[in-house]
Amino acid sequence: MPRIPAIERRAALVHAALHVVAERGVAAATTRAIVAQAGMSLASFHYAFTSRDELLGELIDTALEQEKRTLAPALAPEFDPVSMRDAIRAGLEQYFLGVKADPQREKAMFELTHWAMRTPGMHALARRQYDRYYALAEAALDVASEKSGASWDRPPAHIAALLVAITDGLTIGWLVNRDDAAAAALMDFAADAVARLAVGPDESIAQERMRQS
Amino acid sequence: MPRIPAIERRAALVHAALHVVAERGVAAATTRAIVAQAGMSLASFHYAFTSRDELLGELIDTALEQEKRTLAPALAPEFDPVSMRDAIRAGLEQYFLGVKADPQREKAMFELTHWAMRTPGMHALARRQYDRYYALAEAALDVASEKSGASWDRPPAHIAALLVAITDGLTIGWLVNRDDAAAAALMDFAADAVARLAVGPDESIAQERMRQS
DNA sequence: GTCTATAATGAGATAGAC
DNA sequence: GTCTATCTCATTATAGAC
Repeated sequence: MPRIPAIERRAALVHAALHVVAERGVAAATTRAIVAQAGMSLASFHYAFTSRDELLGELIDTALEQEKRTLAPALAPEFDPVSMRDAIRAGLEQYFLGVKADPQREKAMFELTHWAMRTPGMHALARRQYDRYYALAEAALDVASEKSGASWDRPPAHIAALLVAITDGLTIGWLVNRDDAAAAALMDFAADAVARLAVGPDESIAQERMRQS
Repeated sequence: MPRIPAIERRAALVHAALHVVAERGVAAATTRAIVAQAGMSLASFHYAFTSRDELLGELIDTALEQEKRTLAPALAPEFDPVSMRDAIRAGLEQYFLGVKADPQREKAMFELTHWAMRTPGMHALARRQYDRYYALAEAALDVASEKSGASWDRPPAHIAALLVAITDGLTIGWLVNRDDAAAAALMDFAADAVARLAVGPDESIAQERMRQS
């Protein structure tokens, strides 16, 4: 076998691990399964990484990058001024299409979160994972804000946290039941509810009425 | 050791397994760890269960029963007519107190769901788990409906699904970040948003205004 | 740097004495 | 019915030849 720089070997192993974890779960992602997927020998693994845990740690960051790329279309402001409600609903739809396109990867992300929470010294990884989710949601909210011309009645970071919680619940529920109609209903509800937290062109009138009642 | 009926031995093993899974996770719940916790020999395990998977299957049902008992206080209609929003908020608070009281158990429930989804022939268990969550949420909504005198603008089962998704998201977020303030903000938001789906004494006026706008 | 071979450990499950 | 002892297999990790 050719000589491969350690850095590339690490990347290849992480890539292979991502595939195994998504396909068969964290528990099945043994060093053997990973090197088999990567077409390497077992010893090469321990040349590139000191332990399986070290690889799984890196895996979370890599998987997040991949998820981010998947979500990119949702952040692209390709169409124009629209209501806040519709902008959020469209963002959720885009997210959900990503989930449907690769349910295994989504399952894997949850499993990795739980693995990190359970593994000594790895809890911080779970936090960083969610920090990035929040940042991603906040970016999406910014886009929605620009599209609709409305802004928020509270810190966008707070709303981002709501959005992440809703998408998590949406995702788990769909993974368990595969009920597209229920998912759509939840997204409609979430879009309505979150949009009510906006103030601006479209929503100010309704907001004002609510406040007076 | 005394003779113990197989049925009791099964119960004891499930109980021990629940402890191990909550404390150290599904992956650490080996047959050895479980029998050690139960104070039995390894052979006794395979006398009572044909496999580890069979036990984990039973475990989900038992854990659900336990969760249900924990939630009972939230369903007890101990105080009186109040707004739908406050009834829901109180129910969420009660649920959240349960999560804070035993975070490990909550983590375990998620891990068991994911285990069931990954294990051949066990996916149906995950569905049943969520069916019970939905039923539990629906019962809670009934209580809220009675307390407030309001009713719903759509099938309670649909609203129950929303509520479960929200509590799932709430729970994961809190397990990762342990941010009580963020959890409270999410519960406030959820209570407001869900209460808007009610029609009746308190909400009919606001509902009517929304419809006209 | 990379490989084969193997050490060391722990897993689920079982045989067979009592 | 219950136990000890063991089987068989898979795991992470490493030693040492090349």
